[in-house]
Amino acid sequence: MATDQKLKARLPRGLADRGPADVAATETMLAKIRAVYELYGFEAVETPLMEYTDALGKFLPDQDRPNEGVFSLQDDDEQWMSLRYDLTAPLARFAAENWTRIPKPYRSYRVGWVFRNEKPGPGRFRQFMQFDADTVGAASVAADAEICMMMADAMEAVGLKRGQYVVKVNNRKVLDGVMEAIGLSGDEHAAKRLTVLRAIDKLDKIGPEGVRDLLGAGRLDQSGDFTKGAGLEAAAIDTVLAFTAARGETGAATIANLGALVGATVKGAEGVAELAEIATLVEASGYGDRVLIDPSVVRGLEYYTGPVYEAELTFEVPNEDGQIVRFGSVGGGGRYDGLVSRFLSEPAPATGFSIGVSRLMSALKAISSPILSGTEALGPVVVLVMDKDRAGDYLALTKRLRDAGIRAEMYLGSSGMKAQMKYADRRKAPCVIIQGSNEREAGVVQIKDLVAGAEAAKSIESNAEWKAARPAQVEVKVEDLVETVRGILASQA
RNA sequence: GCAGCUGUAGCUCAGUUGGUUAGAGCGUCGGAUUGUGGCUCCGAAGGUCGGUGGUUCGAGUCCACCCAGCUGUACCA
Repeated sequence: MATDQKLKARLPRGLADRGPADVAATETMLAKIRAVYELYGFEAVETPLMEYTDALGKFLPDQDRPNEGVFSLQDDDEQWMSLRYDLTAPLARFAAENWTRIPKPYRSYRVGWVFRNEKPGPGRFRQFMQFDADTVGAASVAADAEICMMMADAMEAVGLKRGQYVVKVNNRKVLDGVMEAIGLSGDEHAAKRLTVLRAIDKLDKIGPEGVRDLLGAGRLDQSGDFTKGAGLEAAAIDTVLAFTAARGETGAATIANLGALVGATVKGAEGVAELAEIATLVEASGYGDRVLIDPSVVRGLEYYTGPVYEAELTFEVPNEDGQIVRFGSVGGGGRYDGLVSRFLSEPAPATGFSIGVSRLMSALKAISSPILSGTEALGPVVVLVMDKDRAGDYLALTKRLRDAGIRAEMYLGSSGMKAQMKYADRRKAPCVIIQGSNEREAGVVQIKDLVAGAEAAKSIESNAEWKAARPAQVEVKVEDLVETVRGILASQA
């Protein structure tokens, strides 16, 4: 059935278009972060947006198809491929595939879009940008400590002040110790352990009492929806909650608390020792005030095997509706000793961190960060077209400006002068160049400063007066065009 | 997935106990002003009232189901 119905232009949900200001601000921010990573000796590497699904993670258990959380397609040989959902798994593939060629420990960074087929929400997109740095082939916790310190430096490089952010460190082995202490070690309790970890992860969102409910029978949230809990005994719940509250005044106090809670288990003791070493290293480098041991950090990803970290913003900002917004985590990472070695017959310990670029960007916007100011660019100088058959003359004027390094364009539409002025206004043009037949014969051009003109307009009420005054408009010889425009640009800067 | 809320012009919304031709502001376009962006005034375009079915003499309004969006929650390897 034929129809003359027009196609509806629509952006898929969870995706976003970005305007010039956004693009420029992102570029600026990425440059700042990149400079920090390079200062630490990390080198750039870029991998494709797509990988074979088995390299990214797992197929659904017992089914020959990928997890629904990734965007997937089948190659012409029926192999499943997926858009990358983070930058860590592709790095692991790259490092393993080039294992004999790369210097080890291999220190690299990468930035790019990642994709997740999940329900989008405020601040949650299906395509977003991450900026990662990883060290592959170093088992020492010095590598972890260094990454944490580098993250602190990156936060400051993008304009956050000390106290506006904090890098929190925990250790999966300590969490394992807690699990062992409450009798949840062993494969048969894997599912329940996951439930407990998720509950702990929600501490800052729902508070200790909410976590208590989730660890026990379950929790009824404000929408009336019920979430089934882990079903732990009261004593076990107390142990877990005591663990999350184990943060002391100082790192040493926190470590002592943790030692008391899980020191009796092998894993727990190992984790506490690692945390103590990280604390020492961080302290020795003078980062003790912003890299903190915090037992409430969990991180959702299952592949972490040791230290885990999270960069968190500590300030709150009211949004346009007047509600208080906490940005929370703007990045996270940890040690993943198993991820690269999946591909290899030798151990390949690795640790890394990922910055959520988009989220960090919205936080910087909210506090009007200075590194984002000045990214709202003026448009080009617009050369108006008064006589359509003289386009060559106007292009010559435009080229004259371009040759002098001044952004300029000839109006390419078909409308009259009034509309061309409106166009220039909307383009945020600093000025327009006007040359009708009179000016052409005299070898001159009119140059109208749109910024100064708008300023002058405030004191002019009648349109007749406004037109007659021709505010901020000068007539100069064509030879003086460049110099005059330069003067106008300088006066607007 | 579960729950709550919301669907009327490009956007933000109004629309009375169900009653004639569904409105406003903003935006867009044109004119007042053949060659000057602002302001002001005048005018125009723009609607399957989310969809389908039902109740009714009559539905934007009431009912049922469906769809979409938002918010929370779950999942997020």
